[in-house]
Amino acid sequence: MNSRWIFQKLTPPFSSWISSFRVLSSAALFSSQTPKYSLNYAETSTLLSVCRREGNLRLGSSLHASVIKDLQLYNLNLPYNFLNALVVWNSVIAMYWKCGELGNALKVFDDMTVRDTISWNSIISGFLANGEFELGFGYFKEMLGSVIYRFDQASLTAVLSACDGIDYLGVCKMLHGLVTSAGYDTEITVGNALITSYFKCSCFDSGRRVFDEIMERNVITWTAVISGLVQNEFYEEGFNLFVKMRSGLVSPNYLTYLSALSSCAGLQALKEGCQIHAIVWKLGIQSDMCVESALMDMYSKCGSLDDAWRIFKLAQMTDEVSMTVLLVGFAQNGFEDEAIQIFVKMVKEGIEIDANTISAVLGVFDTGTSLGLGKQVHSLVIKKAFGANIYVNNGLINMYSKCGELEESVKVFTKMQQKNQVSWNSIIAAYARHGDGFKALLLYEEMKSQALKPTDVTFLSLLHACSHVGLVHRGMEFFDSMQKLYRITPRMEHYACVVDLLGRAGLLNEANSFIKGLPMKPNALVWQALLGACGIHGNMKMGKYAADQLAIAAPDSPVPYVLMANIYSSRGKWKERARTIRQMKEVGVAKQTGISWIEIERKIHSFVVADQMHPQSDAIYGILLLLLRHMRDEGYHMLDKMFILNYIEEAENASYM
DNA sequence: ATAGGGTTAG
Repeated sequence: MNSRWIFQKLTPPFSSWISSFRVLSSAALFSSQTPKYSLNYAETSTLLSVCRREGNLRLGSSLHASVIKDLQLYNLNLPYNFLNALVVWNSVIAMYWKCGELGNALKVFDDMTVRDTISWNSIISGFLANGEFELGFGYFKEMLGSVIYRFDQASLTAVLSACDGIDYLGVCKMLHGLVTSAGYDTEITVGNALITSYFKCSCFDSGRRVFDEIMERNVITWTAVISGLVQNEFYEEGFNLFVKMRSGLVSPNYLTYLSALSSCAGLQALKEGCQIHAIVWKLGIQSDMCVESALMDMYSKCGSLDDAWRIFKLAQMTDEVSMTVLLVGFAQNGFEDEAIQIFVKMVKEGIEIDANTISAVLGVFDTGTSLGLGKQVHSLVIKKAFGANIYVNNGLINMYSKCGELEESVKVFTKMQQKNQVSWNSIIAAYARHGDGFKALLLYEEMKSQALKPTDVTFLSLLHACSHVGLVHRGMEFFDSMQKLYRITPRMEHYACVVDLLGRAGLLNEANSFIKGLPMKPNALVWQALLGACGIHGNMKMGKYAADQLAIAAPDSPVPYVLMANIYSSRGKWKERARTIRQMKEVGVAKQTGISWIEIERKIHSFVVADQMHPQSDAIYGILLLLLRHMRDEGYHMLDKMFILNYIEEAENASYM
């Protein structure tokens, strides 16, 4: 084979065709057998770059073969051809590494008698882009030590963009020093790469500082810093810079708008999000798939699920990303079943299921979601080899823990090679949720010994754990160290946890004065915690107070009435109970019917109170009564004694017995 | 040199 056959249908001069090759697919050039024309250097390297872009190894390697052959024919090793030959060899190297053929790329590089900076940059990028970091950085070092070859801005951006993750922070800093000492700090591409790398290495301050001190900013500089901030959850800072950018001379581009939409999603800034929607509409890019997903995400995170749904319905194309956005949108807006349905639909329709989709659907699982389905998702994880993905594993820990399989959670956690704070938070919460508060605290100690800093969520789990094993003192110590040692400002959720901690332990007065001392107005969560504690300890007086406060803080909630009614009935105050129920109906707050269910052989059986709909209803009630009699006979009187005795009495008089 | 979606408590 040689390259000439490719051009049978084309007319010379080829040079004029070169620009059209850039848009032509190489496959379109793949037809003839009759060799007519010979390719010059420029044509060869252009075609090679088309192959590189398309990953067309087949055509690329035959071009390589023809180059070798032409070298013999035309004696390209002659000195005056050297630069041209160099360009061709560099193109061959680049073509090979883009096709993943590092071995071939390296062989060409090694065989070259003369190389230039581009050859070195190409082989370095090749290794780095294919995950061979040691080799890539190794060749870069060799280049640094060379007296013949000089690195340039492209070498620097190549190694900088490989600095991805905290492990590379040291390298990144070293390169920053090199940039300055070699005088490349005025080079805009280098500055942009530095910003991006610092953000990828979680060194946000340095990234921001490079941005602040950079001489010249183009749209990429702005977008790099905005997206860096947004991807690391500094939504407000990112959005503010976007606003600042719009009042300056550099116009945002399509990628800037994507990041700006992400910031609105993170800030739940619906109004600002709508404004950006208007801008992208005006620019005519509102139907771009990425823009659509970003818009959907913004709307659903701002609570406007309807708008997200409308965009999805009207979209010409949807893919796994937009469906995942919708899935999370459903889940976070209270439509868990619909979220699961989207996942099922994706699997059935053969839509690509990636690690993001898996972790998203795992997040939908809650107490009562079918464990069987969870196991199916787990088997998909194994089948798709997502076992090393930290988000997926964290999702599995939570799924199993919420579905009641603590041991499975522990198994996933133990097997994880890489653990982050979320992994530890999840396993601590899993033990707390299953009542093993001591083990949860033990794991916290272990987490600290791994040099992982606890987060605000860690403390929620710890307080929860302490609360359930009655470790009031320990819990208060955590609450203290959270603020003093870790500089975490407590959120309302933390306050509610402390109230729960004190209240459950019977320290209702302490809980109440804790609430009085709060630096902000307590919300419904806090009052509900106090009311719940009053329920446990049967304190009607403070319970009434908490219930009244809760009814003010959450006027649409049935909870104050229901919990208060329960307190009354546990104390045998039937009249007060009836009055509370009547009051609830008068206020018009709907109490959601409690449903319990059980999954037996892939079928879910659900029950509401006094349900007689099940085909085996009689038999079920028979067993229930049997159990209750056992409880009564064994003197079980810890909880809701009156309910049980009442129920047995009623049942024994009822017609179906 | 910039690129849409994912996990934690209640």
